[in-house]
Amino acid sequence: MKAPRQSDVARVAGVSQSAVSRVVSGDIDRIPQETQERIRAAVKELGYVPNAAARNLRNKRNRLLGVHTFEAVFPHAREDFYFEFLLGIEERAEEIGYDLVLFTSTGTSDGRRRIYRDGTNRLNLADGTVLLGAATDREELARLWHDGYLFVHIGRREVPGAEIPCIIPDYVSAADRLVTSLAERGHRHFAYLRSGIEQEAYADRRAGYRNAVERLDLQDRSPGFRGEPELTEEWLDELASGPETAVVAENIGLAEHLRTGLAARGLSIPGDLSVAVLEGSGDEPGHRWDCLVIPRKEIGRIAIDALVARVENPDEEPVSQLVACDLVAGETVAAPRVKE
Amino acid sequence: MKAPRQSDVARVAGVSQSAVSRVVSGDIDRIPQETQERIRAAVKELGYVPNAAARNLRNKRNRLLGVHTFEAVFPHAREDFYFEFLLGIEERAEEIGYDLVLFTSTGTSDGRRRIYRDGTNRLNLADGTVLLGAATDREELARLWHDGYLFVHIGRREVPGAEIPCIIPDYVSAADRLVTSLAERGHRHFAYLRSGIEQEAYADRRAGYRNAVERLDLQDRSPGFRGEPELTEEWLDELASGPETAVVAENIGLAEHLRTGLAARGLSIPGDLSVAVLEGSGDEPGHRWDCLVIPRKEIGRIAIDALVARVENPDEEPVSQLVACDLVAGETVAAPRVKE
DNA sequence: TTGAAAGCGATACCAC
DNA sequence: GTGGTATCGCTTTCAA
Repeated sequence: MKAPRQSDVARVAGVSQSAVSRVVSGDIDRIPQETQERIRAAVKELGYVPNAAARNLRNKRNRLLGVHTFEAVFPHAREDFYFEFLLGIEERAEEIGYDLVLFTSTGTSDGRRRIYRDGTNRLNLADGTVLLGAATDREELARLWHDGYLFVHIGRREVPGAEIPCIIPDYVSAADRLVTSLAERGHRHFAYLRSGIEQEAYADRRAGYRNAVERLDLQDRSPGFRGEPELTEEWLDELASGPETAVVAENIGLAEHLRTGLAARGLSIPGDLSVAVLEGSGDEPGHRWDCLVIPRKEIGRIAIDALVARVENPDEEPVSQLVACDLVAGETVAAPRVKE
Repeated sequence: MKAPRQSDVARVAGVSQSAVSRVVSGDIDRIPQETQERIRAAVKELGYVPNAAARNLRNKRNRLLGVHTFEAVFPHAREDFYFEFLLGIEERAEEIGYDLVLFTSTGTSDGRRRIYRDGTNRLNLADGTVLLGAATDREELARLWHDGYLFVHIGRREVPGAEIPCIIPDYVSAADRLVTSLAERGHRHFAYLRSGIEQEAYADRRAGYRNAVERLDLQDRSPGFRGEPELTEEWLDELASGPETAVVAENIGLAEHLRTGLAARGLSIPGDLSVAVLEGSGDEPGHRWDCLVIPRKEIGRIAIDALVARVENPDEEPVSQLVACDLVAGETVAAPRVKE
């Protein structure tokens, strides 16, 4: 009842093992029909299936792509952070006939997942790996890169001394376009709501915002624009009486917080103040914010393609790719109200 | 920049390859501290990581468990059919240090996934596999079993001539208990709403229901009880004027349909008729049905444990396991109304 | 204590 | 056309 090998098939078919190998792996150019049939019959009879490990050892390929998340996948999968990425990853992997390994073995007690554990990097089980996660460990990323391991990271990550190939939502352009469209509706005085997170994704949003503000010669005297993350009561008071007509928030939490604060001051969105958000999927529960939408599923697909391109052609340069984000209109932006 | 092997480490450390192997795989009983240090230093210096394929070829083990779903995972993951199972599977795999392979490579154009494709069974990449899916292909299951492949199936599946090891929600007992509790509240005249699905899971519900009805000497003259799946207008009329006080539905869709039909006749749940459902999670959106809850996450965990037990001890008998379902109270069952 | 050597199963080169 | 045979990287037995 144990798995038959090629040599068993060869014996049954009365041919050599190499002949079996050829037929099984499709290299049948110069093997007569008749022999092929005999071999296939023996394969079927014995229920032979190739041993993946041996193949992999020989070929250095496994048609196996890794997915390493720095946190557990499924608990978060429902929220849209991971989910849509995985959808795209799975979909594309299936289309091109690759399997997926979820690296779950390296969980630590604190819920984080590491790549390297006691010197062993399980990732090399796969031909290449897609990395994703909010809590990316930069040291591991650097080490992986220095080891010459094949991977792409979803989301931009800068690591000194390493060129991490990333699939990057184009927040810079999206933020710029969002501000531009606000300006086109007549807004001149802006405020920026900044989260406390210091990460490439936020740096990109800030860069795009700043670009647009400077290019269009707009006004922004907000603490967020100066680099202070607090959404203070004092600033809300300022905002209520100041010249600002539009606010750009880095995320929905911030925007909701703002809404509450404004409501307490008798102000409404977008009647008194227009608000747009640099995050979203376009179908949040609750209010329909004007926001950008990160094409997560598409990014997942692109990540797989980028990876496979390099798996199948190791000479290919590892490069990062920008993916455009759409802007979607919601119900939180209007023309500027003329303040008395 | 290509991956160093043990022989490279050995050369650098000035020892033999076997010594490296021993240290790396933890078999260090009789290797002096000093040698170990030297070897570890060399490992670190070269950035050596063991080659998983070679290890697997040698060990016949990979610390890799497969997950094969007969449909794509992520599109369905949000709905609770797959999701909670995967949560448990991932959680448990992480705890015990196994990785997970998602078999996605075998997708066919119709969206179904096959195990065998042109004679090749990719599953043997993993040490063992958890199979799940509504659209289980029984032929493949049988073949897998005959091939001696190590797997468990979530949900009961009968295949003639094969003893599929399954992790089975105990619908028989749950349905019995549900009817019993209804009877304890005074219901004597029941009706059963049957879906059109013929599958083990439904057979089990029906068996449990029938057991209770017979044991408690209850009345049921419904078409569903006799084996007819239709929920017709005629039967709704019958129900409205008949002696029945309790209805058991196989799934929530059926129950909702019933609610609509009853409402059209001026009847309400549970005022006029009590309704309990043989399906659910206890937190459906919408109405809170009295129902059973399938402990999906726990089943996922148990599946992994059952699989790993056999992976790590191949002499272990493949057996199926029943997992108890809880009943949860909702707002759709009350004491029987006395009909005039 | 250490190392040489025999495989694990499949592939591909190179003779026949 | 076909079949030896070296090889992939690692583990483990057996001898030294």
